[in-house]
Amino acid sequence: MAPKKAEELQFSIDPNSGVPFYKQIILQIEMAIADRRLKRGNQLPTVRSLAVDLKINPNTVAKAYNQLELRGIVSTQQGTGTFISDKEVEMDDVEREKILSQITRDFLSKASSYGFSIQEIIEHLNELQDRE
Amino acid sequence: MAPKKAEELQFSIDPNSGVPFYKQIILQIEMAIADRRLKRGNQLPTVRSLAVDLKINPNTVAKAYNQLELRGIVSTQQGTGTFISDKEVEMDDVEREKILSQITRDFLSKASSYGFSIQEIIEHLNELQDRE
DNA sequence: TGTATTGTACTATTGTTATAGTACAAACAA
DNA sequence: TTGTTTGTACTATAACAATAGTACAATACA
Repeated sequence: MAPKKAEELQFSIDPNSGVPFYKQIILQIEMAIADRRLKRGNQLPTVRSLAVDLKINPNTVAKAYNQLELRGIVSTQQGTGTFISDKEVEMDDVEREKILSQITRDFLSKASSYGFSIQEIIEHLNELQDRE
Repeated sequence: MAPKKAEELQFSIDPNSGVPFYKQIILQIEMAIADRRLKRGNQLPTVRSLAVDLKINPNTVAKAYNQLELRGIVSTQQGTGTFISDKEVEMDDVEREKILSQITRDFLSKASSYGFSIQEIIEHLNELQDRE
């Protein structure tokens, strides 16, 4: 267990992006897990405190947390808080490769609709990784 | 005049991004103009054909075109079509980078929910590129 | 035991987005 | 001329997103 607070995380909301607030929150939590800023057992901000922080409605934060819980990414205990759970994804290597190819193809075609080349994307990803 | 068709352009819609369809279309057109894939006089797809292509409602495409016309970026002649006008579309590197970041984050969070690491994704992309 | 904190569950309201469907108007071509 | 293609305009509907407000339930702590 690592019931550490995750207060060092800085959430932010862009009201002009067109992306729903609750999805922006989900995205930021997913990204934080992906690059290890959030680990198993870490506690997320309370719905009320994050709502105050982002100047949005507590219901909106709760909606984000609920969706993450449905997907098994966090677990919540009423009266205690919401915590990162340890979701294990089980897949055989063939299936994994297939899925990676599929979502990568989708991503590349989307990126090219905006005029981004695969070189540009690789550079961008490398930069992201070097920033650790 | 350059009344060329702009059929080589591949538009795409991501229904899961949270970004409204009409805004996705607007952004893709703006970026195509900014990096000269679309030039003055080029004809955009008709509202009906693009709607069929993207499997969305013609009204949604029309909404995107209308907003672009309000901003002077395209001009429409009823019975003829919608064309790129000669208004400058500014897209500095910062803005472009921001957009690349957003769609990349989208992709990474999806990938990480399947258990893929950034490292793995970069390797996969490198393989794809070497295969050219 | 209280008391504060946490998540949950409603209702109601507002604005945006996307859809279906219909009809009309302007340009063009045969 | 007639018919096709183009964009436009409108109504109505449904779903979603975010808000305010209120109340309740479970936990932790002093």
